Amino acid sequence: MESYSYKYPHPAVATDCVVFGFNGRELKVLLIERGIEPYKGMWAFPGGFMRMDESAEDCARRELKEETGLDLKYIKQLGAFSGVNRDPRERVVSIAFYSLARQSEVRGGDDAVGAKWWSINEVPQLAFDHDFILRQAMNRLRQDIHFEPIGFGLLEEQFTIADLQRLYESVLGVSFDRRNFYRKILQTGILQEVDTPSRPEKRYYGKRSEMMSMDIDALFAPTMKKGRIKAEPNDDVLSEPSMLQESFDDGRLHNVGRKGKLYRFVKEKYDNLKEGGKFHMEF
Amino acid sequence: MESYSYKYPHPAVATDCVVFGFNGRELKVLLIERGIEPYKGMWAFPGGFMRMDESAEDCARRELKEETGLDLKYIKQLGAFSGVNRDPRERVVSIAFYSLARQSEVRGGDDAVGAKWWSINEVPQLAFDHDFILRQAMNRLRQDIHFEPIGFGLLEEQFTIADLQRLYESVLGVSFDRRNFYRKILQTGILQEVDTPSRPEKRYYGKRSEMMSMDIDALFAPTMKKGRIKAEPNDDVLSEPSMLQESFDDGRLHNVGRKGKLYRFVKEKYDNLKEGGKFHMEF
DNA sequence: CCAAAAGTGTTAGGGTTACACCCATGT
DNA sequence: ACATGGGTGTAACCCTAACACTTTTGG
Repeated sequence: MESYSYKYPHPAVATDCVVFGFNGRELKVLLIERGIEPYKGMWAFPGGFMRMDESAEDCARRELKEETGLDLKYIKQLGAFSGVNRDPRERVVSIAFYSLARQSEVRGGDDAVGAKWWSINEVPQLAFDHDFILRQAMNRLRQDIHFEPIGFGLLEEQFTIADLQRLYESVLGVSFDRRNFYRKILQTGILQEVDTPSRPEKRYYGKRSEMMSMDIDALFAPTMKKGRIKAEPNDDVLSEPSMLQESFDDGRLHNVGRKGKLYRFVKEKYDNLKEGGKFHMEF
Repeated sequence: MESYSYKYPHPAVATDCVVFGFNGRELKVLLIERGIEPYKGMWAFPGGFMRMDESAEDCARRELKEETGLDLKYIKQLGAFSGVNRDPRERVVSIAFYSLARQSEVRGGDDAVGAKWWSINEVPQLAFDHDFILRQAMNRLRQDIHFEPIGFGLLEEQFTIADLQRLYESVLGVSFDRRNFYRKILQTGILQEVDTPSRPEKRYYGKRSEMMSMDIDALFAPTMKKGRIKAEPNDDVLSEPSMLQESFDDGRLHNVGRKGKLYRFVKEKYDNLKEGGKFHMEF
C-alpha cells in the first residue's frame, strides 16, 4: 500500500457543493444520504476529497457529477471551512461551493442514488458542519440575488413574471406588491418577451415526468417570514391560508386565471447594466 | 527527522492576509518582502502554513502577528485559492483573509522587519498569485463598503465627515458632492458628534510619530478613476491638479479652512439598522 | 481681508409605494 | 357568470442630485 509523506502534517482538503433548486413555489437544496461512516445514514452535501491535479472548483464539479449526475456550469465559491474537529476521521478543510440548478437539468437521475431535493424549510439535521454551511449559503444567496440574475440559474428558459416573483419571495422570505414588481423588473430591460410560447396546455410547477428519481416533492404550510423590506403580506396579496390555492399530492400547483406572458433573460442587457453601473434588484 | 504519512496525497494549507489601511488620502496595503525562495526578494502578503490545532482564521491572525506585529480583531475570509501550480514547491491551497487596520494600530513596528505599507496604486508585482488575490480583495472591499461600516476599521476613533468621504472616495474611486454626502451619512444616525474633541492644534494626515518603522509614505499623482456612480469630479469639487493642496515630503497633508466637527461611530445604531433592514450606503 | 473648507437650505426630478381598474382564462 | 390571476394607470411621497449661500478658520 502506497502512502504519501510530508515533513509537516497536512490536513485533507475536500469540497462540498450546495445546490439550490426552485420548483416554482419553494426553494430546494440537493442532499445525499451518507452510505458510510462517519454520519452514516445522515444527509449531507455532495462533495469529496480533492485530487492533486485539480483545483477545488474542478473537484466540486467532479464530485457533484459523480454523486448526483448534475453537470453544472456555474458554481461559486462560498468559502473554506476549517474548524479543527469538523471531521472525526482526520483534519479536513472543506472548500464549499454553491450553485443553482434548473428543474430541467435535474434529469438522468441514474447516478443520483440517494440524492434528494429537500425543501429549504424541511432539511433534516445534516452531517459534519453542513448545517452551518447551509446557513452561510442561504445568506450568500440572499445577498447575491440583489446583484445577480439568480433567475437565470433557477428558472427555466421561459418563465412568467409571477414565476420570478415567487422565486424572489422564496429566497428573500418576503412578499411584494405584484404590480410594482412587474414594472420594476420589466423596466430593467433584462427581460425579453417570448414571441413563440412553447408552454404546455396546462401549467404545472414541477412536471412529474422530468423529476424521475430526483423527485421534487413538496407541500408544506407556507411559512411566510417577513423580512426587512416593505413587503409584508399586504391586503392585495392573498394572505396565508389560501396562498397556494390547489395543490396535488405530487407537489404540482394548479393555476387558474389568466396566463402570464412568457419572458426570457437577456444576458447582454444584464451584462451592460452590471458593468456600466448598477443592477440592484432592490425591493 | 519525523514525517507524516497519509494514504492519499494531501496538499499543504496556508493562509494569506490582505490588510488595508488608510492614511487620510489613499488606500494602502500591507506587504512583506520575502526573504527566502521561492520569489525571494519579491513582495507578498503576510501569511504561512496552517497548524493542525488551529483554524484557518486563527492561523491568519497568528501569522499576521508574527510577521508584522499587527494584532487585528476583525478579519474576514476572502476565499480559498487552489490553483494547482500556485506554489512551485508543492501543492499549496491558500485561504485568504482580509482586514482593515487603523493608523494608530500600526505601531510597535519591531516585529515588522520587512513589512511595508504600499499605496494601492503603486503595489509592485507580487509573489505567487497574490496579484490575483489582491484584485479579489479590492473587489470585496468595494462590495462590502456599501453594507458595512468600513470606516470603523480604517479611521481613527474620531474623524470628520470629510475624512470619511475621502475614505469612501478612495475605496470606490469616485468623488461625491460634499454636501450631499454630509447629510446622507448623518441621517443614517450611525455617527455621533464628539463633545470633547481631542485633536491636535493642526491636523495632519498620517502623523509621522505614529508611523515608526512601518512608514506610511505616500505622495503620488492623484489617480482619479471615475466609477459607475453619478460622481464624476463635479465643478464644486476641486478637480485633479489641485485636489491635494499642500503636501509635505513626509506625506502629510496640511489642512486650511474651517475645521470640521469630529464624529465617532455608534455601533449600536449601526447594528440596529443592519439587522432591522437596510444600511446601504448608496451613492 | 481672502481663500478654502465646513455647515445649512432649497428645489426639480426620478423612483417607490400603494392602490384602483380592466383584461384574460378556466370551471 | 364567477373566481382568480395578469396587465396598466396614477397620485402621494421620499430620496437624490445639483447648487446657492452662510459660517468658520488660517494666513
